[in-house]
Amino acid sequence: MSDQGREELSQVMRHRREKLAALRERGIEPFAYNFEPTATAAGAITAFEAGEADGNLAEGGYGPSFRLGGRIVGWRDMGRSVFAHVEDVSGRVQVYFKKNVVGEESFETLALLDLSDWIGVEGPTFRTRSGEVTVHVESWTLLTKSLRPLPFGKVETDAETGERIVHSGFEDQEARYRQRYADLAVHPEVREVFRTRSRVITALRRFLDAEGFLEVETPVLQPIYGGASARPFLTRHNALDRTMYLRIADELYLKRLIVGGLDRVYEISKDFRNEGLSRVHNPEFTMLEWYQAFSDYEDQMELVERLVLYVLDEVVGERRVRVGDREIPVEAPFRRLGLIDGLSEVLGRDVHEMTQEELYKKAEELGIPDLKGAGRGKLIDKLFGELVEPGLMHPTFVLDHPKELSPLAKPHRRDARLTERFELYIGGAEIFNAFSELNDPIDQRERFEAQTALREAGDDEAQQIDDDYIRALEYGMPPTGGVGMGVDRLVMMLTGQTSIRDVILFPILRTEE
RNA sequence: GACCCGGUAGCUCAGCUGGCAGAGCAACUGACUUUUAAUCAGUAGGUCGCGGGUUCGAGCCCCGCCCGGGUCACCA
Repeated sequence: MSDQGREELSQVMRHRREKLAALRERGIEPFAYNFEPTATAAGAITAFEAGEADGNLAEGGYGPSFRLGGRIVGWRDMGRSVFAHVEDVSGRVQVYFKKNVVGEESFETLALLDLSDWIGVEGPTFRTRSGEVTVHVESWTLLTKSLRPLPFGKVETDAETGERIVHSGFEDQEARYRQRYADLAVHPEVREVFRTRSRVITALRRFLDAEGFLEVETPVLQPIYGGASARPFLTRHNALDRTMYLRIADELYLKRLIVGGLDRVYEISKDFRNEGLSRVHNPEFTMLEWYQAFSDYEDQMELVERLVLYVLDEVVGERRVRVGDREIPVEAPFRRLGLIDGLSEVLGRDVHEMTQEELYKKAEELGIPDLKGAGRGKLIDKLFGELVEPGLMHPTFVLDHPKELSPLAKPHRRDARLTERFELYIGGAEIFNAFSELNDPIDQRERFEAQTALREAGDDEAQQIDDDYIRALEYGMPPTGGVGMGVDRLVMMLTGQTSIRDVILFPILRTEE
């Protein structure tokens, strides 16, 4: 956005600069230093209504006086009076300026105000003829002059239903993401999504803290990345003259802490995966991981159930989530479905008894792309993703994944081909992933070596050998259950958003120009 | 990365078979002391995403590029 020279400014912005100059000529500072409100917009309305209900209004129907600060979001000039709406963090309230109340000079100066300016007003509350609680302004002060108009739509409240009707507005998705400040400023419902996001994170912390977990911080810049199968972002440390990676997961560091005797730890972290963007993928995303000594994945399923219900109770107030226009009830215990069992049922054959060639053929028949080089585990995973996953709307634990897909998970105690692992799907999306953590250092080294073989075969998402992590396991990690959770995806579910970009304040976009 | 759709005034959009660049809201001037999508009268506002090409003439047709959205792929 170029901003050099008045010639390039739009007409609208030129007018605002002219008003800015006119304000200064009148000795008014257009960018005030501070302001002390005595109430919020919603608080003033509530206080008036309480006084009204108690029969406590002064003569003329006036309630208590307040000083309010907010942004001008509506303006109706009636000649010798003006009605405006001022919006603060709590909502909007109507304010009423009358020439013979605020005084002639002050009233004339109102002409230099615009939509999106920040002002402070002071005066008693009253109810207008048409019934709206309003601040009868006795004095006002400019807090900040806005030089660029916000893209307000016209907003009408349906008198009967109370529904908010938007007549036109700020709809351009690109502009809304790039200028999230403007998106937030004109869309109260967007502000609400991010308030909910904050409440979700607070609830997650409160739950885990109460369970005796310790919140920790582990490195974002890592010399070896691990804990997940994904391509990393690379960066460079100049003084050490070496490549560093932005973390793709916290897993291996958190389990080192379990070795060290911090027996319940969690971290809420930004992780980075160098992958494509989609409705459910942002390269920079928020993950919650926790690890609990002496527990296995069965224990973790129980903990996850309690956590999900806790967050729903605390944040949403009802045990259901919205996906698109579907309402999905969430009640414990969640369904448990063996990955192999689920797939065998759909295929009408025991998957264990199918050869790799048969699995490959089946996948090909279904038109599943990009199969070349896929091993048995990957084929099973793809088939499951195609045939079973889309139907998992109600909360479902998918259990016991093939060993080669889970290099950090413990072998299943009853079936060596599988691991003790679960993924929790809600609304067709994977939100949790957990295992009984592999703590046999010899097995772990072999699994890493198998990953190295995959890497050499061209799989650039295969995991790296982390010798220091093996060393930690050699000291002894107690039996441990661990869980990873996609915070953004959980927030999507709880706010009914269909794109991850709508729950991330500043999602990744290509750079402008 | 592939395909589909889109980019026109500050915002939301229209623009026919290629023939003077349009509307609503916002802005500006004026009227109006209980309005609330205020109303009424008038005015101004454009790099039609960018660069080439075809044509007497391009917002519109052709080629290339940029940006976004969607779908797919990749991706626990």
